[in-house]
Amino acid sequence: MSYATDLTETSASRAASTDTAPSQVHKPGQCTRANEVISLVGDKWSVQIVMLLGTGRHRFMEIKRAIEGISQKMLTVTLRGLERDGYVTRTVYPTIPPKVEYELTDLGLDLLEPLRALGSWALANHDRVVAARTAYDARAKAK
Amino acid sequence: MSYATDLTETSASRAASTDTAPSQVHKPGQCTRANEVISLVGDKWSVQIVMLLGTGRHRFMEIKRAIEGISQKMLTVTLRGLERDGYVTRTVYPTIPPKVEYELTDLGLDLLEPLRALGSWALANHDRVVAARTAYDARAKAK
DNA sequence: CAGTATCCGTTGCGATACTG
DNA sequence: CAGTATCGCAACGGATACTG
Repeated sequence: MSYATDLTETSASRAASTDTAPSQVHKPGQCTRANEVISLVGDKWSVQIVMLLGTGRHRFMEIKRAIEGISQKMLTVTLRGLERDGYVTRTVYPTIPPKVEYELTDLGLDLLEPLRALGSWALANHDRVVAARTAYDARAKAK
Repeated sequence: MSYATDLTETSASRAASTDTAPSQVHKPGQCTRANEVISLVGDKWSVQIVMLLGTGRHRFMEIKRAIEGISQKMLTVTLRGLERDGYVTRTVYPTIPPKVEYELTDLGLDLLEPLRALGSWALANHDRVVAARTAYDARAKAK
């Protein structure tokens, strides 16, 4: 499938249209490509870690302590994934005990912007979602 | 944990800071709240469906055909979730055969904006990610 | 400290069959 | 057409133990 995600497509241009006709531009394959990147957001921990690293360079254990609830295993796995995708760099200091620092790359810093936009939106609209959920569940319960 | 996602925090304000000190504002609980909403993005299909509905009202089978690879079950489940969270409305026309239409609510339309930003970013930076992955795998293979 | 390795329950999700 | 119900596998991800 493909939904219009062209850089030219503004949300304002659509906001007004209430017609039923799906007269948008559709280019197959765009979604697939977009999802390859977005799926990272789908990850339970990736977003949180990128956001945290947005505050600067951090050590492994620092991150673990900061991200409440993450297991050592998942932190390692997630960081590897982020490194592989080019979002973070991993710097090892061969000391005893070892010291490893993680930091966002330029790509990671770039990603931070749309991520922050989403985070802000989430925070701002959290209550509306919760309210919707409560209302829905109440209707469902009343059957 | 909590990373600074304050509406006041701009990406520019951080972009310049290269210091190691994590001297950001941290308010516990914000992440939890934000994640409650962002986890929707983590879903494999939700984003695609919201984006598609951004092009207008659609019937069940229309969506199924548009979202390549989705099963009937997952479409139903995902749409229910989106409805519960207040992103889409479900309108049933009690005809034979039945006709059900899905459409974004105001909340859903609002969400579209940060989602489109992310989608645009993903499309624009897809190649950088793929390049990073290839390079990483090459280094790993060379061991 | 920063991992790696193993076990193992839970969940996600597709395939299939059936219904109003 | 638009679902619901059931099965079954594969993955996700937590707990624990071990290592340089």
